[in-house]
Amino acid sequence: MNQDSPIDTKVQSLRSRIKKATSDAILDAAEQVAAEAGLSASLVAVAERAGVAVGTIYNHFRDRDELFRELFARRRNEIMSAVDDELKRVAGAPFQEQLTAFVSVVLQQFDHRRVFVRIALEADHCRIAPDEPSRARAAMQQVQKRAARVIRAGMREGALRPGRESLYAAVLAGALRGILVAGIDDPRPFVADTEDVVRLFLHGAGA
Amino acid sequence: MNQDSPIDTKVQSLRSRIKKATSDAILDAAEQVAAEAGLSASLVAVAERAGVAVGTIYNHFRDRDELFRELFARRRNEIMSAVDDELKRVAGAPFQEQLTAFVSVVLQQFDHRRVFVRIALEADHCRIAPDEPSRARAAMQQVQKRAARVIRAGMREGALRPGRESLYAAVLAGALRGILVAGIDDPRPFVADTEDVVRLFLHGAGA
Amino acid sequence: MNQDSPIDTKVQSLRSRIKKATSDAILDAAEQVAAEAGLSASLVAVAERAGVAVGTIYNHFRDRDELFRELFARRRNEIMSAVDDELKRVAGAPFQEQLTAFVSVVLQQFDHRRVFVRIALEADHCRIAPDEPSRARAAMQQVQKRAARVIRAGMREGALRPGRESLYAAVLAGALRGILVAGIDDPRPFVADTEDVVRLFLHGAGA
Amino acid sequence: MNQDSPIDTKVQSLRSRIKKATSDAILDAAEQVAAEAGLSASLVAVAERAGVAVGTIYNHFRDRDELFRELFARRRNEIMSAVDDELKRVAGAPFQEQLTAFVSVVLQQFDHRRVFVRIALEADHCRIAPDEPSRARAAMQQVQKRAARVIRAGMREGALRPGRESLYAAVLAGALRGILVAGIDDPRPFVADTEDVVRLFLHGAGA
DNA sequence: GATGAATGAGGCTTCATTCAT
DNA sequence: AATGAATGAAGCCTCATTCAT
Repeated sequence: MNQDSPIDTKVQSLRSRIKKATSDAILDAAEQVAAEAGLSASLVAVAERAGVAVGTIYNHFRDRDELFRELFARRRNEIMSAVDDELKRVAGAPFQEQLTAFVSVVLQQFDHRRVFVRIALEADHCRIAPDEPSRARAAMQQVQKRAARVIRAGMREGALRPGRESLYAAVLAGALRGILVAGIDDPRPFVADTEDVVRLFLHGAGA
Repeated sequence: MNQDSPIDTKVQSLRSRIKKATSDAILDAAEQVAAEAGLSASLVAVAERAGVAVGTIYNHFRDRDELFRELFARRRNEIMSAVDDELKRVAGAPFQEQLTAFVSVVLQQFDHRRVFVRIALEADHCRIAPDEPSRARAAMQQVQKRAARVIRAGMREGALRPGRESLYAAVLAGALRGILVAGIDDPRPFVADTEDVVRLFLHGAGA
Repeated sequence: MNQDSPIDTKVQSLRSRIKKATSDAILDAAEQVAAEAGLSASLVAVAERAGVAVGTIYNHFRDRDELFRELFARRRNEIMSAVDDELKRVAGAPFQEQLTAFVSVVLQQFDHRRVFVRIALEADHCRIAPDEPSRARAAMQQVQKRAARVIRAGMREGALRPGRESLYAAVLAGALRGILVAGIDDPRPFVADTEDVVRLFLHGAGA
Repeated sequence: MNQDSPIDTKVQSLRSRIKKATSDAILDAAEQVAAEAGLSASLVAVAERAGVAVGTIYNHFRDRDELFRELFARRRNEIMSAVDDELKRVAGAPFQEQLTAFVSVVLQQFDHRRVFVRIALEADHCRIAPDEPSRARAAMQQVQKRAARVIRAGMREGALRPGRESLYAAVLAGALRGILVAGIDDPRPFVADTEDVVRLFLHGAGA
């Protein structure tokens, strides 16, 4: 029939909007359930939380693995877009401003996505499918990439002592992760630690 | 029925030595399998690796949970004893020496126990039983406790700028963990990073 | 999502009718298998007899225990309803008529439910779970309760010699049970013994 | 060698006395454990209670089934010997005396062997091996046989109204069993009910 | 004969996935 | 496209039985 007629297009788009809504609901449910019960949360639990039947999940995702892969990809993108936008905003700025912006936006995202980061911590090292290389969906590792980029800039600018960039990045990302782990069950906002982290990273803890 | 006759004693001790060997073999197998397949590794896989029947595992551990709990307790003790011994050795020394000793011994242990730390990373956040608070067996969290102790000493000594001790500990432990994560698949020894980490922590990365 | 639309309702009820049919099939299978192999019959055997997969049982009953509990509850209710209806029918009648009605309806139910009573005999004293007080699901014990009620009426009416009501009930119920045990493998109907039992109970066996 | 020399004989008999002592200990343990945990009690539990190793059980009994079969045979014999002795003692006496003696000795045995009768109740209908006809070891059924014998005597003597002897026996044995079931958890001695049972059986409960 | 660790069959249960409606 | 019951593979655990010491 007239696949391009306005009506069909509208219907199509209505359908696809409904479809999108359902799969969003499933992803949200998966996020919540996994945050509570861990990554081994069952699909029945996800379906219940989403208010759909189990079979419906399979109309939107090939299998369990794809569902979680998609969940991670989506949230990771949301977080990383925010980080990348901020990094772009301060692209030309002096290093300390870039660093502060980076730390700040990452901690903000941690605050903003507490439910997800709880899972992300687990996913950093747990495998969903037992034979997969696990790291695939690691969200935290993306943070380290951005850290490396910022640090590279700092080195080029001469704002950082020369040294192995990868070590610096590991330490910075590790520190952020350490703060995340230490405070995940504490309602205090992570972003409040921004200045301390920046100061620690730049000047150390020494008197 | 003469349990104390020399023969029986010898038999007893032979048997118990064999028994110990078996349960060690099972623990080692569990460690290897979990390092490869994650904490959800099946007991069948563990038994196969250990070269015993599945039922044999139950002659040595009440259930799956006890097996892993025991594995963690044992390895954690080995690691933490080494750390504590080293901390005791440098107890009265100036802060920087204590800090260096701490970082060094931790990274040494990471090198020494690569198979285990791979699991420990996972155990920090994964739940074995879906309803348990997970953290229970976290080995990495013990490291942070020691870090906090060292830092407290440094603050008392005035070697560290005043600040939230827990934040400093989170950052230091996080940094160590970051190095661990970044290098777990790289044969380069962690301990080589000792000086860099200490310098970074004390004086920061700033030029 | 229109759960109340006619179609959905029809689908719902069709599904639920099928579901009921399946769970009835499982209960019937459990009854037969238990009658043959005892209460420790395996779920594999039950599933096979019911013509379903083992997993299907778990779509209908939380676990093995609930399946058997439900089986007992259902059959016991069927039997006890019949007994209670009959007792209600003869509520005001003279004692001998009540007694006869009671014995008769119990023996009729024994005839009617041969498969089940075979299990009930076992359940009187076997434990399904090793730590449970067993009696929980005893169907035969319900018979004794009714016997006690009838006997109490007979005493009030003066139709029975005074004596320990509980002893009388134990003897009457025991006699019924004795008949059941003696004849369970004999096709002769139990109900044919009604008059003999009543006479024996009322006037004894003495010449 | 000299298998018949006095020394060897004495050694033999010493050995066989020890062996007997061990298997008695095992049987006693099996009785106690089964009374507590049911007929599905595990051999490990039996061995523990008996203070021997599991393997030892297999030096005395072919397998689990033989152990329990032997336990039942032995206790049943003890009980039935007592009953038979008593019946022999009153062989020529008038029927009522025989009946009273029978009921009395059975109830006495119930009192005497509370641990065992608890199992016997279960064994009446439970199968140890799932494919066996169960009744094999029924102790209670032996009681019914004796009851039938007594009743036959009563009929020959004319002390009982003519009727189906098997029905009378079923009712008498059932009544005894009913008393057993009703009082198994009550410390009151069963034998105290002797007169009531005899009176009920002979003259009924009617006013 | 006694010992008790090892064995492995067999039971229960969970859950991702399929498919008829 | 949604539904949810059915499926069966796979996991955990128990326990009777064996066997080397």
